[in-house]
Amino acid sequence: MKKPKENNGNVTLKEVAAVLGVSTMTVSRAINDKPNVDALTKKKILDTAKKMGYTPNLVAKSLVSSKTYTIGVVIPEISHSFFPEVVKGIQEEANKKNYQIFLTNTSDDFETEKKVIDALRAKRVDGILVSSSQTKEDVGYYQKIIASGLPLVFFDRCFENIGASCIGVNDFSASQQITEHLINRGYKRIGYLSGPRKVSIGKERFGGYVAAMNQHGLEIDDRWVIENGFNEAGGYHAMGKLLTLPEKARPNAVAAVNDPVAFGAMDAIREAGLKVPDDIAIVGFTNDIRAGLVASPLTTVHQPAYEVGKKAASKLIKTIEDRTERVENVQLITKLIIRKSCGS
Amino acid sequence: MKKPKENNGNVTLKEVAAVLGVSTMTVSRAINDKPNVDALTKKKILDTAKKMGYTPNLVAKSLVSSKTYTIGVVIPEISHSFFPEVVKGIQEEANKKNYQIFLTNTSDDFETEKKVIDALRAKRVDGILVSSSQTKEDVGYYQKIIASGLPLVFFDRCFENIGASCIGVNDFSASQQITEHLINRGYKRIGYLSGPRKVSIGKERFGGYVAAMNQHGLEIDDRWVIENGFNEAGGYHAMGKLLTLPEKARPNAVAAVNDPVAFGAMDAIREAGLKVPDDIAIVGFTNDIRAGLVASPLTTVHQPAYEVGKKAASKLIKTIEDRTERVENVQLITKLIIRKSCGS
DNA sequence: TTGTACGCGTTATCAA
DNA sequence: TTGATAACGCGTACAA
Repeated sequence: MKKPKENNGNVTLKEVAAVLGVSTMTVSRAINDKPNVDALTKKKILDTAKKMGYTPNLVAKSLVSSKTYTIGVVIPEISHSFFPEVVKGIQEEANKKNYQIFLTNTSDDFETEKKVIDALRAKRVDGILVSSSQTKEDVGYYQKIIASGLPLVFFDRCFENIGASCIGVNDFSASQQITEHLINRGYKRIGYLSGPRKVSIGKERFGGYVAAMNQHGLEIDDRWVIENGFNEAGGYHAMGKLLTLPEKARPNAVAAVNDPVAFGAMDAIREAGLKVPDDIAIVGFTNDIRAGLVASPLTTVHQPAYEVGKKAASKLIKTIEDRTERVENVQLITKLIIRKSCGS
Repeated sequence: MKKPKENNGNVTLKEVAAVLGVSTMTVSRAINDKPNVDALTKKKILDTAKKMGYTPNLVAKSLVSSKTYTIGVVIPEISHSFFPEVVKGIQEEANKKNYQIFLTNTSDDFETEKKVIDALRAKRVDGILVSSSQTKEDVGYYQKIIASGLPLVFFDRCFENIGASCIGVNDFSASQQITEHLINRGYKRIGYLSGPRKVSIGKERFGGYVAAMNQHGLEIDDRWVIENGFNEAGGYHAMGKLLTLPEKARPNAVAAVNDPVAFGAMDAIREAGLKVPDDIAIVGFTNDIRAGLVASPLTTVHQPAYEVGKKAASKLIKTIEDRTERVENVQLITKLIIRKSCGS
């Protein structure tokens, strides 16, 4: 009974209508469960629609309604275990509200980031969720997007005060807390392996470290703070640089901007023939899936990744469906996880 | 100069045309770089289009062309470290060819799987990439999809011989090889922690284990093969069941269908006060990011996840763009990774 | 080189 | 309760 159709084999309202000798509008009404359609004709329509394998064409619907029920998700590195959890949270929240997500990975490259966002806009996503790889200097790009009216919510790596909501964690105070933990354990010579400080988490976490050091009257030697990427390679190189210092000029503890950086640093320490925490203590930030498993289990800050994703998606969808939804910065609560790498 | 527009602030061809007093077709031609348009008018058009912030509406384009440059990706569990790598491979291949991906996570639930695929079809994706959670019994669902003409490529967890290509690894021979490794190390009482055997990887990997045992004339006690889920909980319960056997009726080595199952089993072993590999040796499959880090580093099979994703996306796009592309089963090559958990 | 008419699949609106 | 018409934004096919 199946005839070959031109349109990829997809049945249209018109075709269903033709079979029953009614108008497409009647079919449309029946299928969308509108009130004003006769019970019997409705039944007939639903039956034959099903029989013919009709599925509504959401592309056409979107063209009419200017609504795609689609959101774009832009993340820097899906291999970093924090992000799959976030994506899972976004996913579940979005699906519950009948949205689909376009996932794009930028490999921490801002040019790619701009390109994919332009592609998402062309596809007329209803809004975008962004964890940016970018430095503050190019905040103009996002200002333009926000000005254009496209709903945008940042998560994890945010630009604040430019008119978009931000869902993150208490980076500053958590970083302060974990640094204090090192101080309380007796360390005074504490270095910092920083990520790009133009990105919110880079800046905030570094700020927390500085605050803790200042508060306890501890000096920060300029050479103890090294800025590099957010990944293993970044941590490896940063620690390598630290290790070029003569032993007595070196810190005997370091805080890392995140766990991957801490793992990279641990590799560098091991390769230098040194031990964690005996020679150098180290703490991270994230609670990566590997944090408790490495040779010297990593003291770190647990981030509620799944909840960040859920909250970010929920906030974005609210913003999409009610443009008067207010802009806010949400800081979810982290938890200090003490393991062996800080000498506990 | 910006007037509020009705359509979410998106500029249309018509609006650009109106500003310059030309027809929409001329604007369309200029923007799509068609040959037949005067150089000067073209320049003017491009300038004002840019000034007005014109972006082509891909929704409208898709309606005309029946092509969305979008593919749906269906995975069972994004938290399992194998999948983010696969997604990364899919992502990069797809973006290179100008496709976007809809990512959906089914949490290993077949009802969810069907629901999201229906949603993807309604959005008129050009094709779908599926790693199924489903058992062979409901192969009919996929047969219908394939019959409908929607391009479909399976990866990792496949249904074979139903008309869709499948990108996986040499599950059978790799499982046989790792089981033989246990045998060569002197183990004779080897159990198997299986996943659902209706899924291709469940069946193939189990088959490899059986083949290795048979080949070496080793007996498989029925009670040594436990079927459960593909995750930590599944492995934990399966091993728990094995441990209820009296010690001398118990295997002293087990092969797990994948690494998460092996990790769960290790937890159960530890909780029973036993040691890996001294009391029970264990091997996995996947080379999860944690495999080398756990207390007793896991001997396992490395799967080229990124390449699986890349190849799957490439095959799907080829199938989309040339419907005569032939159906094929691709088996990428794995590598045995020997660590301590098998007593090496 | 440029413009007009029409259709993609759907729904809002108004008329019957 | 039902149907005809127009519109969403764009591109093909044809005419000017």
